[in-house]
Amino acid sequence: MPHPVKKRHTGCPVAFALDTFGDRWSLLIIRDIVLKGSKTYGEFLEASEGIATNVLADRLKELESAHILVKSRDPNNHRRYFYRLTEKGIDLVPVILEMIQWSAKYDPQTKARKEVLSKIESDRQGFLQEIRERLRES
Amino acid sequence: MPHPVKKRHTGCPVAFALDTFGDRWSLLIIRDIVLKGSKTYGEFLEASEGIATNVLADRLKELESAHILVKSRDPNNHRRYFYRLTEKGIDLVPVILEMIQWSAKYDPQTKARKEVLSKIESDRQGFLQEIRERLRES
DNA sequence: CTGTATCCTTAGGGATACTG
DNA sequence: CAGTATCCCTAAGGATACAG
Repeated sequence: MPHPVKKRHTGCPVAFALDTFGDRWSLLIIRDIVLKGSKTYGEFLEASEGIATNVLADRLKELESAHILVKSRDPNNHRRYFYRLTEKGIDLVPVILEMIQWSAKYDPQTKARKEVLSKIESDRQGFLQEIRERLRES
Repeated sequence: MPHPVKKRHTGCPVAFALDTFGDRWSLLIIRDIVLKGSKTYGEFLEASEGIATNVLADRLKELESAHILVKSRDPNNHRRYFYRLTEKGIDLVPVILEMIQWSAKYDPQTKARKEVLSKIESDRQGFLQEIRERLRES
């Protein structure tokens, strides 16, 4: 079982953020929830660039114990779980949006995908609000 | 010599951003420049949570070849170099600011440091502009 | 379907000595 | 001062088989 990332938190907010979600998988999982609407273990497995099962399980636990995710049963299917973002997790969306905007500016492949980008740029606050509501309802 | 982080870039902007500066050191170096005004190898060594010399050298190269940093000689001291952010690098400041705001909300240690935070929150655009100008001049 | 458990490899990175 | 060069070690993470 992969181990928690070593913490270097020294009182610096950037270091704290990196310690919490700055590994190479956590933000991709959160991205899956925010942008792809993923909810289940299986969906993360498909979407997250081929993450290994043990690594995924470990990150889900980490994010849960950091109170960024919460796990609950699917009311319709008892053998299935849903992972949702907490408010703390939802508050990471602005970080992700800034990353997307940066990539849009400097990555040709990203730049080519106009749909989402124009929404972010034309009405950032509205777009953010829209995402927040969708995540809270789900 | 540490190796470049493995790339998973799949056309996703979040993955692209993580591939570019999502390792455990790059953002701390950029933070040093933005928040602490660090410019030289020696300053990074002191400030960056005890980064090893070889790792620092490697990251500086990586960030340079990603066109996030530029290296130049100190005009007054020929045996010394300055690392500055390019526009591409300066454009990462909003990402860092979002991370700081997130930590301010959820990390007690960060929350305690009111000075910078109040500046960000009261006049984000102005604060950003101020940083940009300072970085360009330096 | 949602994980665990193991095995195994490798990249990341600490420590330290050395160099132009 | 600004790095290189080594050595070495461990944690991160693939692959795969198995389990509740």
